[in-house]
Amino acid sequence: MIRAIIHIDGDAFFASCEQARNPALKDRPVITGKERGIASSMSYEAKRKGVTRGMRLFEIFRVCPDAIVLPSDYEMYSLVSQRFMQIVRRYTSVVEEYSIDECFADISGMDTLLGMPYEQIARRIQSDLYRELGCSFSVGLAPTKVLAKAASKWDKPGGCTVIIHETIHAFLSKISVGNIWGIGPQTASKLRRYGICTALDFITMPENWVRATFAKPFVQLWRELNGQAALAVECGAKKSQESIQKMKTFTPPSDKSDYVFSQLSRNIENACIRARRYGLAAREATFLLRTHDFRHFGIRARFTKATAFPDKIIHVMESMFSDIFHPRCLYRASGVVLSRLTADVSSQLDLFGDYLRIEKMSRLYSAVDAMDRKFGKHTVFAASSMAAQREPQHTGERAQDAWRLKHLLKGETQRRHVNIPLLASVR
DNA sequence: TCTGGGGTCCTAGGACCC
DNA sequence: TCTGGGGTCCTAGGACCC
Repeated sequence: MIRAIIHIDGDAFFASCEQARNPALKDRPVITGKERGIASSMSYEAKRKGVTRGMRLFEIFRVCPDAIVLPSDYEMYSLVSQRFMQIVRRYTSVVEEYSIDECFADISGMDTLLGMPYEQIARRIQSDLYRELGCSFSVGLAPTKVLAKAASKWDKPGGCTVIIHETIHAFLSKISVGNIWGIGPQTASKLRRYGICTALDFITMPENWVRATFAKPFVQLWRELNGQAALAVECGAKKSQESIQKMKTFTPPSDKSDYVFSQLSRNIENACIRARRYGLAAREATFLLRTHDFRHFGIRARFTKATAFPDKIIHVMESMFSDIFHPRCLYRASGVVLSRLTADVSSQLDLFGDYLRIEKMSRLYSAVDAMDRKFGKHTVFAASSMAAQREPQHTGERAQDAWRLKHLLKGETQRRHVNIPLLASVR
């Protein structure tokens, strides 16, 4: 049986959700990402006026004075996403939720079951989605995932592109290799050195050559592009999260050890906040520094007990800091990755060990989390993060303003910073 | 396209052990 | 005594994705 895979991709998904929720925004240039001060998703009306991803607010208004910039509402988007997946599942149970606005579905054999050709099924799903969600989606139908993904990308927004075995070559002759899913800038330029420019150039190379020249994933890619199934539509339950990462660029770049340290310290606090929210604790943390010229330095630490408490992790980081920080070097970003995540700290208690201390820290951080919920993020923070907290936070500030406004309107008191030096006060 | 933030997966190469 | 070959496990970092 010939496989039929469809890839469905939301068109300007976040902006589109906003337009669906508020019909007054239809046909208007809508942009989301206000809380970060940069465009994260923009409607096609905004794209036509020249708004691009990552564009700053002032620039957005310069190219598009009537722009409507909204803060992202991830909860709403994920609700729409859930309904999106439900609608696709009405046609097949083999659905892979690839991201919030994309999925793959294997509809092989459904043509006889539903009594209509594959293309009609694809178009039916697409029109169901538009009718029920008010959002437009682009669809690709092909014998493999990689081809289906290329097909959905071909005609955006609202297209439905079909590739069958006989049309693979004609289609791929129009696509440059760098635009294929899984081929990034590095591989694209390597391919170009061999004179391979289009996806067709790539698939007409002998398989043995690909095997000898590239890593395994590219052999799979080559087969998929040739219409041979190498990747299955994974419809199993989502894997649990494997890592939590917090990265932050600071401007201007700095060579000051104290300042870079405080940036790292704040990242650790942020990562721990997220871990606690998910009820997770980390057995491992990697500390990263990115230099002004984009070199990276990282070091990994292993903990004897899983933790989601920043004081402990900051303490470990302090002892390793000199291994990654080089004086007279300019840094532009720092980050932390928490990995080897396990469920909640409370299950990790020793029989005797640190029971009292952990108990105390749990209560302390429950209180910290509660205050953050009530008064905004970082109402209480570690003394070691002080320098990073004090700087003007252009991205956070707007959210804080919004918060202040909201609460002032409700007649509540304005947020006050309560700076408790955690490292000093809790031992 | 000179670069924001949050993820996953793969691999080369070192350590260690027959 | 100086040296073969091979397996496994781990880690740092690269590459890619949305």
